[in-house]
Amino acid sequence: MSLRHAILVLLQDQEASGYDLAREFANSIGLVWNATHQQIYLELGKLNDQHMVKFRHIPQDGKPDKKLYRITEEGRDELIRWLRKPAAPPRIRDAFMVKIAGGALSDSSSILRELDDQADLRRERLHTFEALARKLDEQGREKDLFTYLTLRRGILDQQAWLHWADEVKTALNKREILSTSA
Amino acid sequence: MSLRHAILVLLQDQEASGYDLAREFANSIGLVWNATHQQIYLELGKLNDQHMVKFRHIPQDGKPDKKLYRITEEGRDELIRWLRKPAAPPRIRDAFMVKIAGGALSDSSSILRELDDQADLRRERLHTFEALARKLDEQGREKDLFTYLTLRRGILDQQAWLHWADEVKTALNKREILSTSA
DNA sequence: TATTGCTGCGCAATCCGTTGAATAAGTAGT
DNA sequence: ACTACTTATTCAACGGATTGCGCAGCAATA
Repeated sequence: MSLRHAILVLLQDQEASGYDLAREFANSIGLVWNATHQQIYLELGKLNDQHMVKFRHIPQDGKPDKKLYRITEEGRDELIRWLRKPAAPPRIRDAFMVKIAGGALSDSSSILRELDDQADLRRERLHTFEALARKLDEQGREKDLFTYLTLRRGILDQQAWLHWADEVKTALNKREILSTSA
Repeated sequence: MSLRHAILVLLQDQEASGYDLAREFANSIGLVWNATHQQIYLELGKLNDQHMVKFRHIPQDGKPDKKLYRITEEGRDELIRWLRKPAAPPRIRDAFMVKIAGGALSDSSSILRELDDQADLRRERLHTFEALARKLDEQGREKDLFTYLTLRRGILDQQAWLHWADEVKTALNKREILSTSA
């Protein structure tokens, strides 16, 4: 139940529209919490009803009108209250890992194929995270420290995943050789 | 959407009751996919309606009666079909990380306190996973390979997390020194 | 010119998941 | 004797999340 808090965190720094937030959820914060635009618009509506955020209507020409949201005092209080109490441990739901656990049913080749696809994705992510981290590091702005630490988490995560993938590959190749030579 | 498949994976090896499955979700598979007993019972009901599993009623004395579920042909087909198509990337929802991202609002000490709590949890998990992995390695049964690989994933994950936690600690300590000396 | 893609907001139906509780009987500990 | 835990299943209520759809206009590309 902390999509609301993720939104409040983002609104802390700048005023933003639902669309802006959706983009950030697809990138920066998406590393840690993801959400679709429908959820975000819905949650913004609720937050507004509860006076945690307020908005001003911006007519635009060429583009559709937009609503720029900003956090209120009440919103900031709520956020601080939330930050103080311990977070619930994240629940894990990794479909690919379920496949691995049930891997005895699949043939090695199809597992390896999907493993490679996933590895490509992870490698890509790793590079974008590293590039962003390097940029932040060069700028050396103190207030970016937490963004940097979040990125480091993502980087270490991808690296660990890729390392694991190598282990899987060597293990399955060994198995393959044993079974074909038998 | 793949709680059903996680259940089918478990039912592959042995006939089990909802209660048995719930225990396994709390341990082995819980590493990868977690679910409460309510969800499991509900899903077993649906799977039964769709003829993916069937059960026999076991009256017991001393204990409540139970239903022992087993996978059907249709269930196995469904599982294989699912294994063949690529898994959706896991959605990430880590409340603690949202806190880190919004960390500029908190004071370092409260972050460090929660970090330590989380680290304890991770270290504990790491040890149980390592112990299980060692056991499997000693037995060296070929059919346990995938359970072993799943455990390895968990181990590398915890290690990466703990490594990250160290980075956070040193970064926040540096910051603390700078701000108090200023 | 037709199609795709981006900016921007929203609704409705449905499904998934969590919380909380009820029932029922045995066993183990204080 | 009382409490707490384990085995075993199920229901009800609510809220969160996903999927699919719709509107609207501009810009750029094929």
